Amino acid sequence: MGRPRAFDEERAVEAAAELFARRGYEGTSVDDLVTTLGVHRGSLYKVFGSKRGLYLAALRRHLDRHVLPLADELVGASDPRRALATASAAYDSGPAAGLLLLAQAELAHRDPEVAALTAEAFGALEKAIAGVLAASDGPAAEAGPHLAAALTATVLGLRLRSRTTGAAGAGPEAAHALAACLAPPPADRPTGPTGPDAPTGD
Amino acid sequence: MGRPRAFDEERAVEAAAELFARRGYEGTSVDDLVTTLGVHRGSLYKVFGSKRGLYLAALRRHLDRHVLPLADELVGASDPRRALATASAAYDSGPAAGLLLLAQAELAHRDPEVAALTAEAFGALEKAIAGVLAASDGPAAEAGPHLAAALTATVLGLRLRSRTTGAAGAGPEAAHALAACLAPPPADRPTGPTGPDAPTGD
DNA sequence: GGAATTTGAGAACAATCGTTCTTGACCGAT
DNA sequence: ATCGGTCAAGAACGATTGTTCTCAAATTCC
Repeated sequence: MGRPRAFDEERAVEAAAELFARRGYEGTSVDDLVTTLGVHRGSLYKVFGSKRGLYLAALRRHLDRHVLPLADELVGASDPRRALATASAAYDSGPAAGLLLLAQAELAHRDPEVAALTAEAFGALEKAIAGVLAASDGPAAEAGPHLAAALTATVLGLRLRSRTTGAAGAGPEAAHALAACLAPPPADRPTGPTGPDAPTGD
Repeated sequence: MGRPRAFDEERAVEAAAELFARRGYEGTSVDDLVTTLGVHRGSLYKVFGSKRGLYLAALRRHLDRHVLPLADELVGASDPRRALATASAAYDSGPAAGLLLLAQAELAHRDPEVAALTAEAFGALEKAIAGVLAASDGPAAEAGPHLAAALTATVLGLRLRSRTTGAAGAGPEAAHALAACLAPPPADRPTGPTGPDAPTGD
C-alpha cells in the first residue's frame, strides 16, 4: 500500500559508494548525494536513517560485492606471485575501489562500526593470502600471517599512491616486482597450471 | 615596531601538524586549532592566510623534520632488510606520523599543492630504498625502483592499518616478515657492520 | 470511487564551517 | 609622553553542514 518508491535502492547505494570512494566521507555532502543519486532528502533519511547509515550500507555492499569475492578468488590462486598480482590488479580497477581505502584512512580510527567492517575485509584478504603462502613451498611458507599482513598492506599502499599519480602502471609493476622477489622463479618446480604469464622481467 | 607576537610560530605549526595527523584536514576545525594552539583567530589568519595555508605549513614542516631525514637515514642503511625495518619503526612512532598518510589519502587527489608535497616525500623515500636495493647483491638488486615503490607502499599500508588496530606490533612484525623474505639470510656473506640485530625469526 | 498511507519535492531548521571585522591592549620609535 | 603600528580578544559574517518538517502527488485496499 502507499506510493511505490521511484528509485532503485541498489543503484542508489552503488552510486553513493562511488561518490564516497572518490571524495571521501567528509568530502561528500548530503546535497551531493541527493543530486547525483536522484534520491530525495526525505527518502534518503527514511530509508538509510542518516548520511552515516548510507555510508555504512555502501561500505557493506562494497565488501560483499568486491572485496570478499576477491578474497575467495585469491584462495584459489596457485602460487603467491599470481595471488599478489591478482589482488593488485583487481583492487586497482574496481568501480568503487577506493572505498575500503578511504574508510580505513578517514573513519576507521574513530568509528568502531566502520573499523569492524574494514577489519573484516582486511582479515579476509590476509587470511586468503596466508593460505596461499602456506600452500607454497618457497621461503614465504614459514612467514605465515605476518607476511600476509605485509602483502595486504602493500596492495593498500599502492592503491593509495595510485590515487594521485594517475599513472595506473605504478601499481601492477611494483606489485609484480615484489612478487618476483618473493619466490624464486619456479622454473624447476611447476606449482600448478599457472598459465602463460611467465615471470619475465619485462 | 608594534606589539611582539605572543605565540611561538614553530610550536603552533607543530601542534597543528599533530592535530591534523590525528583527525585529518576536514576533521579538524579552525575552532579546534584556535583552542589547542592557543593562537588567536586573527593571528592565525594574519600569519598563515587560511586554514589550508596552516595545513601546508604543517605538512611542509613534517616533511622537512621527519620524512626527509628518514630518507637520508635510509640511504646509509647497510642492507634492504635493515632499511625496511628502520623505515617501518621510524614511521610508526613519529610525533605526527600520520600526517603524510592522511595528506595522501584525503587531499592529494584534489589539491595539487598537497600532491606535490606528498610526491616529493614518497619520491625521496623510494629513491633512498632503491639506492639500498641497488647496493645489495640479493635478488632484489635487479628489481630496482619498482620494488622500492612496493616497499614504500608496504610501510604506508602498514601504518594505515595500525592506526585502527591499535596493536602497534602488527607493523614491525609484518615488515620484519617481509624483509626476511626479501633477502635470504646473509649468513655466508656479511654485507657490512649490521650490528647485533641478527635476522632471527623471532 | 474514496480513505489510508507512503513517497517525492522543497522549504526550513539549528549547528557548524571558514573567514572577516571591530575594539582595545600593548610595544617601539619619535 | 605621544604617536604609529602590530597584536590579542571575541563578536559577527555568510555559506554550508546534516537533519527535520510541511505539503502535494501517487498508489493500494475497502
